[in-house]
Amino acid sequence: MLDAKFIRQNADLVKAGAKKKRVACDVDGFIALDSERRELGQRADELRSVQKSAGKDIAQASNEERPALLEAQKAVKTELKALEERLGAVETGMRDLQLVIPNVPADEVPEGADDTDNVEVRRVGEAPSFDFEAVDHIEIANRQGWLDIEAGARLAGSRNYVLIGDLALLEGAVLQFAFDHMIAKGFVPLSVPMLLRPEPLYGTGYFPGGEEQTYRTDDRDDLYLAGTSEVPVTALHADQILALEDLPKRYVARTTCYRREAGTYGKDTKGIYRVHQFQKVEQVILDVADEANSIEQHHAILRNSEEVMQALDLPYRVVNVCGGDLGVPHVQKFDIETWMPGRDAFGETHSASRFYDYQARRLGLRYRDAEGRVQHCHTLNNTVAASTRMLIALLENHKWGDGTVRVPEALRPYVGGREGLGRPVE
RNA sequence: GGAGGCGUGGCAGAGCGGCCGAAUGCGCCGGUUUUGAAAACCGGUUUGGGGCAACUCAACGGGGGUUCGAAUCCCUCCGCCUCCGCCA
Repeated sequence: MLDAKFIRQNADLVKAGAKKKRVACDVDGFIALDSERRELGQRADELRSVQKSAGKDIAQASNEERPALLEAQKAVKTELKALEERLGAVETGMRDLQLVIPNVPADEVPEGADDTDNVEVRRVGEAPSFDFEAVDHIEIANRQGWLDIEAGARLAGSRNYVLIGDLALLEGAVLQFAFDHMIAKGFVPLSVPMLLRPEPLYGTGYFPGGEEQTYRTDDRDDLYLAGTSEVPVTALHADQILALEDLPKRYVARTTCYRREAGTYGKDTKGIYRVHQFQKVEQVILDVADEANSIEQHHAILRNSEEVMQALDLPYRVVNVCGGDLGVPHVQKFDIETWMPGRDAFGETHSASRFYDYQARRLGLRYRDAEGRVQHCHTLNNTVAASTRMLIALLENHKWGDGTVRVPEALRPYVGGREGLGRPVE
């Protein structure tokens, strides 16, 4: 969330940012509550001060004077209690409004309502041309007996799948390659829980708002299945004050991800493009509160993932995500969209996000700067590889006419040195 | 799942319902001393809100209650530890 003082002093900027993001929120209402809060707070402070010193007098008073003092204290107590009740209500109201006031998008974020307004930054690699029948990942996988979507549905409902044989192998290969790539860059590998308490989801900005997209256990546990390891990893140091020399924290996590995909009926129903469960390698950076540094880190995490795509010979483009397609906590986001011949289009495979201190403030994630002041960290994250969409891209871009699939050189060590997967068909 | 114990500042560890935002030790920062370092000695060292400031208020796992007054008493939730049971 944004700092209350910042909102107060930059109301127009905050409103313009919300408008650019197409987010409805009540900035004026928040500011009104904030000023009421300060007024009530000051009065309450005074009353408590009176109560405190009067209490000390009572302790030392003689038996004759004590009843009168007690009587006066009761009046203070009554007034204070009423005041605190109002203050509590005001603070709750503020909190509710503050949680949905979005972060201010960067000037470089394009205007626009949805993903069709995202702006292409660059294209890398050539879309392959085939001199044989163009088939999509479903067809390729089915010919090799690699994919069973019906079995996925029987086991777990729609948007589930079973990978079999070489495709299951390829999934492991691409994830391990991505993991190793980040570890070689000095990122610390993590294995983290994905069944989470609500706090990390609020802290990273998924809640409020994302509840419908998130699986929840029943009220015996009140835990949530996160859609990305960004949530537990960014929240790893919540409520801590890190030492300056511990920053930046650079983490890479490999986890399963769970998404309800509510409200997407009929969208991307074929194949494994939009599914409830997949595997993902994610990079997360926690660093000092310095905008220029954050921008630099943003480019670095984008570059890390582009290196993976280039090593896998996959054609992609980078888009600058427009205001209307940005999330509440984001300052700016670059997506990598990978060419998917079966869709005859680019499909989103990566999201590189920069938040400044928006998540850190919600999380209580802080550090002590060189002057000894406590500051909120800046946070960033990017996908390194998400299993299902990478598999689509690998199958569809690297297919051969005989039904087999080429393994890019970088992945060969992970599949026992093989250059191709599957056996020739027809 | 059953029984019991415990949650205090970076760590360890005191704390009678008012004199406790909190003893003491360690650590850390600054100073004295020293050629330099160590040791010793002196001083400083939680976080958050409000205020230009002096300053003030809040917080002793979270929430609620009792009381004129709660770190201290009661309830509840969360977490940790020990023992028993069950299980990957």
